[in-house]
Amino acid sequence: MPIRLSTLFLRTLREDPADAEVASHKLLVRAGYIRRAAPGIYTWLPLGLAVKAKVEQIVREEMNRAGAQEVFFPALLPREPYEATGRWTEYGDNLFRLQDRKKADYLLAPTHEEMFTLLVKDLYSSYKDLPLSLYQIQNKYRDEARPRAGLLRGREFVMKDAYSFDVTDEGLVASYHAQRDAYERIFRRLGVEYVIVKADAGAMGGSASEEFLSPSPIGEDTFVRSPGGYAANVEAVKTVVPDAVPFDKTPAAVVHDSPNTPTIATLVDLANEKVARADRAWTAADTLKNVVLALTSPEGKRSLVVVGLPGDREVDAKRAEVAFAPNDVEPATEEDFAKNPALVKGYIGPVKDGLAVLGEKGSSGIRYLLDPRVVDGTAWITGANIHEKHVFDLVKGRDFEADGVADIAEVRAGDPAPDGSGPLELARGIEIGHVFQLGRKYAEALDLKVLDENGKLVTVTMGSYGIGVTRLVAVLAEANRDDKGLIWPQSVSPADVYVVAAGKDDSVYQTAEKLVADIEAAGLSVIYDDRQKVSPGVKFGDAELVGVPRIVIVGKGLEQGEVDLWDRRTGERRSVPLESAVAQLR
RNA sequence: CGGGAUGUGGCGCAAUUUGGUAGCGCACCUGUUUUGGGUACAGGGGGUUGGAGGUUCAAAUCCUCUCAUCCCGACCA
Repeated sequence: MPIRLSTLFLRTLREDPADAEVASHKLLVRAGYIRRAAPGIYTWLPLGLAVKAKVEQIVREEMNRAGAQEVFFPALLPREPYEATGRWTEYGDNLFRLQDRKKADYLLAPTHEEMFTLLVKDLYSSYKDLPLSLYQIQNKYRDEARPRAGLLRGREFVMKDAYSFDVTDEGLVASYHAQRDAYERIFRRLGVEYVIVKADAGAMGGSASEEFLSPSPIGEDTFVRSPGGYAANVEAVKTVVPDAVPFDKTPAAVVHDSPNTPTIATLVDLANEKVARADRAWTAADTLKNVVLALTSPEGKRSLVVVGLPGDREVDAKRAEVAFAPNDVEPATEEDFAKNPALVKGYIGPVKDGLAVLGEKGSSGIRYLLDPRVVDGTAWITGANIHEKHVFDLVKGRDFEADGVADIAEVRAGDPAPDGSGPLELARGIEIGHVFQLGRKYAEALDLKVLDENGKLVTVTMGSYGIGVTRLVAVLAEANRDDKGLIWPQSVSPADVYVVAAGKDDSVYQTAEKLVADIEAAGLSVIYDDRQKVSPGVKFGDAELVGVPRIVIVGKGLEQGEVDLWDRRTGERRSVPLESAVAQLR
C-alpha cells in the first residue's frame, strides 16, 4: 500500500525551527521526519522511521554477511557488570544512573561490552565455540554535557554495536578485518563519503583502532590527511623525528638578562633586540618552551612533569591525554609552583648554571620530557631557571638531556605525514563508525575464559565495532540536500517513488491511483500525494522538502497521455507516455 | 563547568527601551474561490507571556530568585 499524504501523520513546516542550527537538523524537522522530545532526544515520525529502518536494514544485511549474529540486549541494565569493569565510575556524569524501588542501582546502557562478554561467558566454554561475532542494533544512552545538531550528538541514539570473540590474536585480527570490510560495504551502499583514520583507543583500552569519519565542515572531530593517502586522528599522529644535527660550530651557551619576558612573544622580541644575529631573526621556533603539567594517576596520586617543546607550538590537550593515559592531565597550578621552588615560572629551563635542574637526575628530580623535534644538536633559547634570565644556544645532547619523549605538541597543517606521504592538511569529520581491537581487558575483568585444545583455560580476546545509525541519518541528510529540502540517496529514501497528483479533475486522481498501483506491482514503494484540496505549488514544495529522489507528476500532461518524471537531484523533468512510466522507473 | 543569547497560542516572530491588560504571519476549523510553483476573500477556535516572589491603582514590560533551551568553549569510544 502506498503512503498517502492525505492520511500520513505529517505536518511540514515552512520555517526553520529556531532551536536548530545545522541544515540536516532544520530539514529533518521541517520535512516531518523527527520531533524534539527533550534535549538530545528525538521522536521518530513515520517518514523518519522509514529512513532509519532502511539504514538499519543495510547494516543488518552486511553484518549478517560478515558472519555476525544478531541479538538484542536490554537498555536498562544492573550496576554490577559495570562495577566489575570499573566503568560505573569511569563513565562519570555521562552515565544515566537510576534506582529501582528497592534502591538497587541501574543504568541506561551507553554501550554493551560488559553484557556481551557476560553473555558469551554464560553460554560458551570451549575454544571450539570460537570465533564468534555478535551484534545488536539498539538504543544507547549518554548524558552528554552538550547535545547538539539534532541527531548528530544526542543523549539517546541508535547504535549498531558488534563484538568479536577469539582465542588467538590472529583470530582477532581476522575478525577485526571482517568487520572493517563490512563497514566499507555499508558506507558504500549508503552512499556516504568516508575516510578511515588511525585512532587512539582512549578509554576503551586495547590497541589497534580505526575511526570512520565522514568529512564535513560541521564535524566535531579534527583529522589530518596527506596527498599520499595517510589519514589519522590528531591524537594518533606521530611526529616525524628530524635527524640529529652537528653542533661543533654552535657557540657555548650564554645566559642573558631578559627582564619582563614571561611569554614566548616577549622573549623573541627581546632576543631580536639585544642578541641579534647576522643571518636571520629569532622566531618562536628558536625557543624551547617548558610546560609544566600535573598528572593524576587513577589512584589519585598527583605528580608533575615538565615537557619541553618548540615555542611556536602549543600543547594539544587531547594528545597529552593520550600520551599520559591513564593519568589525568592538567596544567600545573599556582599551588604546584609554590611546592616546587626549583621551577621559576616563566623562566623554566633544563639547566641552571650549567647543572641539570630538570630530569630525574636533575636537582629538582622532576621528570623532563622533550618534543620529538628536539633532537641532539639542536640549539635553543630557553629559561635559565633564574627570574628574568634566559640562556641562548643551549644544545640538546651537549648542554642538557631529558628522561624521554612526549609527542604532545599540536599538529599543524603542513607538518609532514609520518609515512612520508606528503604534507598534512587538517579537516573536520563526523565519526560514523569505529572499530577496535579491544584485546583481553573486558574478558579479564569479567573472567571470560575457554578451554583450549590442551584443556587449559585461556582468556578470550575481543573486538568491538560500532556504527552510529541515527547519526548516519543526520550525516546522509547533511550531505544530500539543497535549498529546497532533502534529496535522499535511493538506498535510504523513505520510498522509491513519490507520485504527485496535480489537478482538480477526478480523472487525474483515478489515473494516479492506477499508476501508483502499477508502480507497486513492479516492486517499488510509493509515497502518493493524493490531497485533492491542496494547490500544486504546495504539493511540489512538499515533494522537494521530503526529498524522495524520483518524483512522478500526474496532471495536465494527461491530455497528451503523458506524465512527468522529475529527478529531484538534478531538477530535470521530462514527459513520458503514461504507459511507459513504470518501465522507466524500474 | 566557563562565556554568550533567548524564553510570548502548534511553528516563526512583534509588543519590553518609555508599565495601561497581548498582536502579526504560517498552521488549524467553516464557507466561497483557485488548481503545473506555497491562490484569493470572509468568518472562526486556540495564549493565566517558562516558574516563584516583589514593586505598582495597573506588569509580557520594572526588581529579586529560579527553571529551561540554543550557541561557543571545556568535556565526550
